[in-house]
Amino acid sequence: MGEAHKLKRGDLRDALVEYALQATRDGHIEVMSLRQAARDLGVSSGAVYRHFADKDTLLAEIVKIGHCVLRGKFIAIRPEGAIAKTPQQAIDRCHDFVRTYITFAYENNALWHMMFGRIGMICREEMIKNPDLARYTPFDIGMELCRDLHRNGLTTRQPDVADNRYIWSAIHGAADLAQSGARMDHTELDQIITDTFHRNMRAIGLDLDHHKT
Amino acid sequence: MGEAHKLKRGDLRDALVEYALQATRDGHIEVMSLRQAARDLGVSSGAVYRHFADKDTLLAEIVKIGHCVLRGKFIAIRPEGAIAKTPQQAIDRCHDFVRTYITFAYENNALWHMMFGRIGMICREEMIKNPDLARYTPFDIGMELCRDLHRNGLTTRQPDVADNRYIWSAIHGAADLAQSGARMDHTELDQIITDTFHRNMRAIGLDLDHHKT
DNA sequence: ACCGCAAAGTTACCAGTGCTTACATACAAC
DNA sequence: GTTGTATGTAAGCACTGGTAACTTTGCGGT
Repeated sequence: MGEAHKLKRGDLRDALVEYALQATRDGHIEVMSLRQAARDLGVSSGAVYRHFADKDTLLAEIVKIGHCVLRGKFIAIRPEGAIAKTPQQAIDRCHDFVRTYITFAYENNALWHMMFGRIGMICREEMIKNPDLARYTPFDIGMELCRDLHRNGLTTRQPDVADNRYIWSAIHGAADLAQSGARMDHTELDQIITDTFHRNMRAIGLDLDHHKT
Repeated sequence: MGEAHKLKRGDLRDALVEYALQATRDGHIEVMSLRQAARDLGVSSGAVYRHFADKDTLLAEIVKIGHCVLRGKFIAIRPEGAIAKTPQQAIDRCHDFVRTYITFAYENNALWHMMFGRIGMICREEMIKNPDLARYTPFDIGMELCRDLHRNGLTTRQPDVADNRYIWSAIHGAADLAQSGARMDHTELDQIITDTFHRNMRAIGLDLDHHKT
């Protein structure tokens, strides 16, 4: 609880973010108080407001980090401009995408709720204003993954945003249910991931029974 | 704000629920305080705890009502045992189901978040224990709607729970995005509803281009 | 080396919250 | 009527988010 090494002047902001991230990992972010955080960090309660206008601003920071982390995972799967070189790679990346999304929701329950809840709305606006984040969004990446399938001759039709929106919904819904529904073990989770993936492929006209996955 | 007619002894519980429901409709449920509620209802703050163990219990009540209302809409669409009599009716009901779910999320933003957020978990357990609510759940209704399609000769394959889970995810995801994403008008909403519906039908092997909707 | 000054942190305070406890009251059953 | 339970009250506790006025710290310019 009590942070051992007293932190140097000016390090409070980062320490607060790290504290909140830990609270998120521990699942009690929703009941975290700024005063307790200040106490644990060995600092007065007023000091917090030198770095964050209010509590929501700190929480928004956490949500933003969450989105960035997830986005980073997606970019690792399909870097910008890195068109899939083989049909198998295109397919594997789609599978990875689904796995990453659903697993993230499953493993970061509390953060997930914040990202798509009230706090999430706060950052949405400022995220689309950030030119670094506005380009090549997770939604864009999903779009590119669909196009990669077509580029590799796996689908006959050019995918459009309605295609992407639908399979995105299926993934998002599966992620939300995997995390909010009755507790499930990893094998069941894996099954949902693979099933969602296969059906999404079929939804854009790619029957994977003809390929190996 | 201030409730005009003083409420009779014993009416506080219902008044509190109604107050919270109104706060939900007005979208400020997340910042509602029990003390303010008591003040507005012309009652002392301690009285609240004669009827609800704590704040979460009251909120859980609201969430439960939300689930019941939504469930009621679903049952109205497909009453228990009421197998669709014609292929067209089976299809229409599926469309109604999707429309109801997504519209509900869109119109009840705050309630939606509560239903699938922290508070939602609290009632989940007690809802599955209630024998009235445990039977013929919304998920079951979705399942029956799929079976109705098959019963009316619209699909060749008997639907299973994996089918239902997938289309459920697609609906749930679309609902969540329709409500959490950038604001959209009713025509755009309608488009998402119809698109989700059509693609779900196709996902279980029913191409609606061969029927009129 | 000194000064100035802005950033960072402190103390003290306000208003408000959830919740508990001890007490007062209404009301129905006996 | 008396009694007992359900209901409501008053006062208080521990805590919260947030603000304002105050010190301290440490860095850049002369």
